[in-house]
Amino acid sequence: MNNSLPKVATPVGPAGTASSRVFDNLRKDLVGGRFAAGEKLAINALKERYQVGLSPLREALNKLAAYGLLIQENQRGFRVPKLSRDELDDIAQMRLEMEGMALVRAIANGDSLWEADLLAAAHRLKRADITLDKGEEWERLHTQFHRTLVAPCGSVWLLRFIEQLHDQFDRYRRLGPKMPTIRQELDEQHHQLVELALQRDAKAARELMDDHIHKSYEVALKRYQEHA
Amino acid sequence: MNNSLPKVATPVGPAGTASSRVFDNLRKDLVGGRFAAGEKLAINALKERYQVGLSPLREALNKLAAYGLLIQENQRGFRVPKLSRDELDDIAQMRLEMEGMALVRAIANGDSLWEADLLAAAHRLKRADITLDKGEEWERLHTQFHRTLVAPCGSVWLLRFIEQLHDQFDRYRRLGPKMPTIRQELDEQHHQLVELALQRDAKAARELMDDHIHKSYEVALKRYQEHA
DNA sequence: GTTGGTTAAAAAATCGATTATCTTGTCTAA
DNA sequence: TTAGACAAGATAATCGATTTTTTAACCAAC
Repeated sequence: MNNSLPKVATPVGPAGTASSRVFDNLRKDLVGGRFAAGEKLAINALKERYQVGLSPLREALNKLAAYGLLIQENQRGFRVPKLSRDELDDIAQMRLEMEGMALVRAIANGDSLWEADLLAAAHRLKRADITLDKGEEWERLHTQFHRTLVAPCGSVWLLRFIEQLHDQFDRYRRLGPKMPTIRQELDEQHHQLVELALQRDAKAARELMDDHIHKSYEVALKRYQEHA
Repeated sequence: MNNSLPKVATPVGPAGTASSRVFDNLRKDLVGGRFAAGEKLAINALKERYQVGLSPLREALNKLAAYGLLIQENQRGFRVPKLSRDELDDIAQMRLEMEGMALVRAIANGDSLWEADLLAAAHRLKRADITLDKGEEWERLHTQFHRTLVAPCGSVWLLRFIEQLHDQFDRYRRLGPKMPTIRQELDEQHHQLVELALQRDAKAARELMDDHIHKSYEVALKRYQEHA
């Protein structure tokens, strides 16, 4: 019937442009703490590291600066933003407000497809937990879980801001090594959040979300303080 | 004493790099509706228009895309985001939540310097009102007034989000010609907001802010609907 | 020992040209 | 008539080299 199937657009394999590729990689590396806070980025070194030319690299850096993962200073390049207790507090506070709001709305709007996605996301996350594969893959699934949780909140802008705050928050959370005890507690909460969401108990869910963010904040704060 | 004063750094006259200059100009033009919604930007035309080379132009476009004033599609350039009723509703709703929150916090934190700034900003805005100079200058002062109002809210990220939402909102608000009647009412509210802020009446101020945003929303909506 | 000025090296920003990709119009074959 | 193939032109993305600005090092003068 079809020995060749040329209709398909493109498998979107290597993912678009050099600029978007280096943007994704740099973003991961910045959130994951692969660069020191306050560090000035040496553009030539980055060119090597990500194997791209100057133009796409600079375009990616500009985007990251607008996104808030880099500081751009006219005529003196790009640097990684410093970390500070005040900013961590700010970010955590904003997460409380915005994710709480988003969760309540998501519970009001989410359909049964959402319920299925949520269960799936939680399951995948638990799987990665058990496998003790707590590296990049766990991070990806964790992000995806929280994204799914608030996805049907109905506000594109709210989701956008939440994503941005997550990236910022994770710069602190991922400073140190894993903390198994508290980590397990947090993992528990993911499942409880799913349950409350399925029961459409917005009030309880929001309270749990507050607690979840607060516990995460304490982890992040401890790591920040121990960060030397 | 000083026939020449070479010590001063730079008067910051032409404002930094070509990239930052074109970013500022493009941002103004996008918020001011100088480009049609949905329009695909012809990069070569922009090069002419802003008198810059390709590299700084592309860097500015990339920043604006990350900021949300442009849509970037891999391999097919940049386009102006479409306008939609749903998005306008979203933006207005988010402004309600976030500026309300910010105002309450600003009233709790603001010091007497803030009070002075606020009075000054309101005065300058009224001046521009009276002069009937309701062009770019009025827009600038209006933005500045709202910025001042929430400035001491204590959250860098909240301020950042609010600014972004204002830019988005203004794309709708500035679609049509001025509407003197409602405009006067809105101008009134600016002064009432200052009064309530000085009295530290957070509750009343927030309610007024809600009303202010809601009235602005109705203006923006009408213009969007009449926009043909 | 600090201040001020000069210059060499480094880095950032920009330009001009090249390469890759998409778009459009035309043509052919079913 | 229409779907697909193809070619030509337009546009986007990228590269390599140049220009501009900052940074660092050095020296002189107070």
